Amino acid sequence: MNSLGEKIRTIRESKSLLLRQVAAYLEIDTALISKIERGERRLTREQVIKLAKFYNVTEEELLTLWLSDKLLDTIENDPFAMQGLNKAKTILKTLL
Amino acid sequence: MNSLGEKIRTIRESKSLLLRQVAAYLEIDTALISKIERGERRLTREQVIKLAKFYNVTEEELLTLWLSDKLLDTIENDPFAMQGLNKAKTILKTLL
DNA sequence: TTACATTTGACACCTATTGACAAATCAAAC
DNA sequence: GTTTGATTTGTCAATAGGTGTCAAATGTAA
Repeated sequence: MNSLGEKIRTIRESKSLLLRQVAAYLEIDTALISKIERGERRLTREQVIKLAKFYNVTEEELLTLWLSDKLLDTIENDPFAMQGLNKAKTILKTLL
Repeated sequence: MNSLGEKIRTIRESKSLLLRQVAAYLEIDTALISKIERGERRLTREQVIKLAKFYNVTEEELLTLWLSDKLLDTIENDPFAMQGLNKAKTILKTLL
């Protein structure tokens, strides 16, 4: 699952920015942002926040996708993925 | 968050089993199962399955708690935790 | 071709996880 | 109150995973 990668590629292309330019802004290698957009690697939380500024979208929009990707990575193809998600949600509610 | 640890401690105590006995069954050090029950460490997926057999409960019951703990670890105290969970759930539904 | 953008693969470095082991603490029985 | 066994704590080793670089390969358009 790579919702964030697809999203940031779409945004970058809509702004006609090069990987090189985004990489420079994030101060990472161009190869890395390429891998990130294709889902081979993940951004750090701080990089997501930086990108939100750069692309002028809300942190919430990108961080929500970033978290969702991480969660889906965690439960991969587990047959009890949905039960685990529901249980986590129930517990999280009690913590808020 | 340590739902599984609390659950397996409760089950173990209800059966009057010693940490030593559970550790022997799982073929790990007693200190490790102690830490696991108190949430300092995590079981591997295979160990959860073994424990379900040993304790005669369903794999689903323990694996759901195990996944939930992992998910809650992943999102920690993120302000967008709930949004991320909801997005992950939405995406997971489309995959089933 | 040439020039530039992107992708791929290999590797280094750092952090997190899983485990063992030894020592410390706790709890009951004696 | 000492002894015995259970549990916990702290430290270290081995391994796995994540983040990054670099060089080479591939794609693309003039």
